[in-house]
Amino acid sequence: MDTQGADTARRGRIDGDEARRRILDAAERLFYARGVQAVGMDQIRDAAGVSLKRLYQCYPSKDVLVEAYLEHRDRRWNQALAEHVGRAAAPRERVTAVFGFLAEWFETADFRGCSFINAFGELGPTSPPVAAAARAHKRRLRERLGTLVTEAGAADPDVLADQLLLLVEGAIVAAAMGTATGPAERARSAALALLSAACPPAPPGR
Amino acid sequence: MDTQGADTARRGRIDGDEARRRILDAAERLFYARGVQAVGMDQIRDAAGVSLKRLYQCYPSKDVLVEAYLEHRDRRWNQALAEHVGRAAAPRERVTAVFGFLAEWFETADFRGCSFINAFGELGPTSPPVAAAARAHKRRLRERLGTLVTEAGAADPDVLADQLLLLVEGAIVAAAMGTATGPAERARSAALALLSAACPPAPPGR
DNA sequence: CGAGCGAGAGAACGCTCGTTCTCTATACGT
DNA sequence: ACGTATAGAGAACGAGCGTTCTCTCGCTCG
Repeated sequence: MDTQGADTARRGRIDGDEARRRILDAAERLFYARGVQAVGMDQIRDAAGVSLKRLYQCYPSKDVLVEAYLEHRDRRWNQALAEHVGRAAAPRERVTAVFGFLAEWFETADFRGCSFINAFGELGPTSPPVAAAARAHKRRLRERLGTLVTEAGAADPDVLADQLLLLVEGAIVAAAMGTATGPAERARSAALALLSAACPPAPPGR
Repeated sequence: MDTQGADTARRGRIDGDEARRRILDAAERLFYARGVQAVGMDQIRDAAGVSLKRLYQCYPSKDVLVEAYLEHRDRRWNQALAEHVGRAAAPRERVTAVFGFLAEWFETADFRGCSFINAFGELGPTSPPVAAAARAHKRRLRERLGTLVTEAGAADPDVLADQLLLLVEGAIVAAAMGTATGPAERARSAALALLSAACPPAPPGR
C-alpha cells in the first residue's frame, strides 16, 4: 500500500533519478529563498523527503549541490526568457519582451532577486566556482541582448547591449529591494528610448 | 617605549574611541571584502589589534557591528558622492558626475560591488535590520537622483530618477561581476540620452 | 607604596552544521 | 525461504564560530 508515494513530500523508497530531482528542487527553493549559507543539508533533506545517505549519494558535498543549483537555475531562467522573447516577432518587440518577462518574474510570489547576484555577493570572494557560474550566467544574458539589438538594427550593438544589460540588472536589483516603483516598466521605457536613439529610423546621409 | 602605537596594527593599551574606530575600520574592510558571514569576530579582533573583551565592550554582538558597518558605509559613500557631484555646477554635469563617481569607485583596488546589495543578498531574508539598512541606503540614493533630475528640468522627474537609479545599480552590479565593459561610461551615455529625451531643449507649445 | 579596578590574552563553552557511521529493516536473487 | 546488499533513520563526530570566563598584569588612586 503506497510505499512509493511519488508526489508526496514525505519519505519512502524512491528511484535514484526521482531522488536527484527532488533534492535539486528542494535545494533550489531553499537556497533561493534564504541564501546558501543559511540553509543546512538537514533542511534540504527534510524538504526533499530523502535520507541523508541518499542526499550525499546524489550530491557528494554541499558545494556540488550549490553548483548544480546554479546550473539548473541558469538553464530554467534562460529557457523561460527565450520562450517569452520567442513569442514576439518584430525585432523591437523582442527587445521589449525581455522587460515584459522581467515584469512577470517580479510578480512571482517567491521572487527574491537574481540567484546569481545573490550567490555572487554571498560566496563570490570565497568560492571561485560560484563566481564563475554567476559570470557565465550574465555572459549568456549579455550575448542574448547582443543578438536582439543587432537584429533590431542598432548602430552600435555592443554599446546598446551593455546598456540594456545595465537596465536589466538594475531592474532586478531594484525589484528585489523595492527601491524603484515598477522597475520593469521603467527599464522598458528607458530601453525603448535608447533603442530609438540607437537605430536611426531613416538611413542617415545619402 | 611606545606601548601606545597609535597607527600600528598590533595590540596595546588604547583609548576607547580609538578602539571603536579601529574595530569599525577592520570590520568594514573585512565584511566588504569577504562577506559578513565569512568573517569571524576573531579575525576582526586580529585586524583591529584589539582584545576580544574590548571588541564586545564596543559592539556587544556581531549583529550590532554589522549594522554599524552598514551605517558607516552609507555615510561615507553618500558623502563621497555628494562631494563629487558638488564639484559640478551645471545641472546636467551634476547628473553625469554621478557616473564619474562610479567610474572612479570601480577603479578602486578593493572594489567588490555595493555593500548593501551584497549584504541584502546574503542576509536580507534572515535579518530585517540589514534589509532595512539596505533599503534606506538605496532610498537616499534615489532621493538624491530625484533632486538632481528635477534641477535639470526633467519633464517627469520621478520616471527619470527611477531610470537613472536602475542604471546606477546595474552599473555597480556589472562592474562587480565584470559583465559589461566600462559599465560607468555605458551607464553615463545612457543617462545622457535619457536626460536629453526627458528635458525638452525648447519649451514645447506656446 | 599598596590595593583594587580594569585591560589584554586566550582558553573554554555551547551551538550549528557538513559529513560519516551505525543499526535496523526491507527487497531481491537463487 | 534464506542470505545479502542496500536504503532509511538518525546518532555521532569534528570543525568553526559567537560569546563568555579566567587569569594575569599594569596602571591609578589613596
